[in-house]
Amino acid sequence: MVKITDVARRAGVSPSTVSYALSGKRPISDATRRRVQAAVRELGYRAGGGGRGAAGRRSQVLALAVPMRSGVHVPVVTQFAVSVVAAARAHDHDVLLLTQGEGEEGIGRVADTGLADAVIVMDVQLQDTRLPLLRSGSLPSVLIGVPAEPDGLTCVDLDFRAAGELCVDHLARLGHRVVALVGSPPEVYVRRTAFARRLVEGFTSAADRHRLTSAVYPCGTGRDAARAIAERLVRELPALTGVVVHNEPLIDPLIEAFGHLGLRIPGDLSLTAVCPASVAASARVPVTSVAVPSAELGTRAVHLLVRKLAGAAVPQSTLLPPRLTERASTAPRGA
Amino acid sequence: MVKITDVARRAGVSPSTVSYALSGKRPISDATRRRVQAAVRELGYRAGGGGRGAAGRRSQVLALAVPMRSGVHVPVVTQFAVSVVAAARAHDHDVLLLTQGEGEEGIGRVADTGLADAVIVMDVQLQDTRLPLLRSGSLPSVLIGVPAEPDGLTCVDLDFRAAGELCVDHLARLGHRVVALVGSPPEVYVRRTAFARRLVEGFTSAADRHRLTSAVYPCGTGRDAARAIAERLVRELPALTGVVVHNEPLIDPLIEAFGHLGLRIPGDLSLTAVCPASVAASARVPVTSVAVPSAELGTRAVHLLVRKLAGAAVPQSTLLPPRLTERASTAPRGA
DNA sequence: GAACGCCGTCGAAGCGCTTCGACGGGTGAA
DNA sequence: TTCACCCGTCGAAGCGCTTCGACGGCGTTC
Repeated sequence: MVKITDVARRAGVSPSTVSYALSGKRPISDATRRRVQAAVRELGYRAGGGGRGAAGRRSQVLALAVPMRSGVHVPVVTQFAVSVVAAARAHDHDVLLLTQGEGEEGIGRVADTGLADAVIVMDVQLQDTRLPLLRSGSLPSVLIGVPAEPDGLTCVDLDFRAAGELCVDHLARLGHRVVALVGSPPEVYVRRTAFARRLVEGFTSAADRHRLTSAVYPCGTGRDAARAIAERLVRELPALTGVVVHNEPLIDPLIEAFGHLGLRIPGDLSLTAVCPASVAASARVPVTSVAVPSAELGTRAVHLLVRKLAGAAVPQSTLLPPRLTERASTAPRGA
Repeated sequence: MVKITDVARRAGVSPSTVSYALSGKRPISDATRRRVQAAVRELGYRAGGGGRGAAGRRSQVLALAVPMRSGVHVPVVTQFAVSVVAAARAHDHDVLLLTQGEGEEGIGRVADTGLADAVIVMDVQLQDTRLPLLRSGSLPSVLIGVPAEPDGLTCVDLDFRAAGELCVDHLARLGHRVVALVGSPPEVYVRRTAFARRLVEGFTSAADRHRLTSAVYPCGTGRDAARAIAERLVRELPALTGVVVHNEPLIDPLIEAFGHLGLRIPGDLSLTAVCPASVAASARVPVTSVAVPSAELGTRAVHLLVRKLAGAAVPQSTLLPPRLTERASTAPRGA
């Protein structure tokens, strides 16, 4: 490992001069700066590691807490993580990966040891056990997802409530009068995962506003679950013509299951989903959808965190407005 | 952040005594140790962070380099990453996430700055640009995947060659005489990704050994690609009765495509896959498969790395033997 | 032409931790 | 009873880096 004293010797200056030349925190003559930079290049020096941390400086590391709970869609989470890493790198930070029970213990550890400068927290529940820790302020944080009480926190998310409303608005505008929400697996609601609950709220309130008949069905994943829920929908809501799906891996099997029941999409049934655009576009019937912009959320989260670290004030909640993209799965009722 | 001097004051001893009491590197009286431990508990002290690194000690961080190239199956990679984090935590380490172009730059950065003590490298190509860096020994490493020249490296992987053979052996034993391999997307082979190439080798050599007619078809993902490849197989290999699939997201669409062509599985066609057990089991026809044990690979990789860090000698290559699980997709020819 | 001030650089201190050498007191051996 | 030794503890030094205060030399200014 090349150290700052090596560079200093090579450039014929003192270590402190090297430090200043690189950080720009004090004026350094052009000539000297150039010599320092040359030495850095020749030796392949990179600051950081040990001394930096010891000197009370930042570690330039962001922690990313991803619980990886059951029922969450892996590709969405992964995409998010990847975009966080990319954004962090663009701000000269690295990313430390925290998972599982780590969710809580990990945040504490990071806060206590100063391993990371800040943390991004994913998969937030309405009442999240990690909130007290985060609110204590010992570690700057940004949450993906908005808990019930966001005071004193920084949150960013898709506006899932508006997303739910948007889907229903779209269906209502097409003349559908009976709509159902096929949601995430039951455990997700039991955990009170924020985004899932908010989507239900939006769905329900928009349906009420439009005076539609509506119902909500949490649902597991897989072909069997899809078949079961499809049959149940047909049985319990014979007049059903509009469906909103909030369950990525279920979209395709569900379309298939409706097909087996003789229901054509969008002829008999209009389908709307809240999911990543790629999933919606590659379904067996391309699905009209509200995109979940995981990549953008990741980027935003990092930006917010970096600004917080710089001491800037940031908004408490950033809710991205949902955007609906029409595809082949929706049509006017009776068309 | 509570520091070691806080603990020392609280316990009425010197900082060095605290350090020794916690590390056990020198004998400390029972009474003192107990007082130190009490102080640690009361104050919530955790060593690490700044000073540790500065004092030339290890950072207790492992880097994980996941290129996230196109054509790799995201859930497999993610599962792997999760198991690495869990295993690392069990050894009191944290995990730093490196992605993308980071693959190369990131490893260099980690090596130069001492950000992490070691690195686990995924998605290894036969000729990987990262190898020289790793062989230089500046940073202990373990590769997931075995490059063409594994000398001087530590590698762990499923024995994909044997996996390919095992699938063919199984089909041959069932009496199939014409077999095809539906592989990963073309770009994976172009990149010379080690595991994909090895599987092809195994497939081909076993087919030759059994004197079977065989062919290899790289294939993209999605329903359209599945349909196209199915039609092509039927056209080019009319006598085909055995198929090996090495392409997770294609398995289900492929089964469906064969169905559309009037080919029943396993009646007309026997299907074998190399994929995670969960994928094989939840396909629309449960598929006889050789499991890709991502979780175990992650755990193994961490174990190896930890032993390397401890100065122990570790084997150059660890190849996990493939295990084939019979499910509903294979049957004797003409049964 | 002398005093002032500023620019560019350096030395030293200090961050939190580990580790080496030393030291004091108790114990066992002679 | 004395000496030697060892056990348990401490102080100091040092890891690589940043930062503060200081200092020397130059250009200004009256």
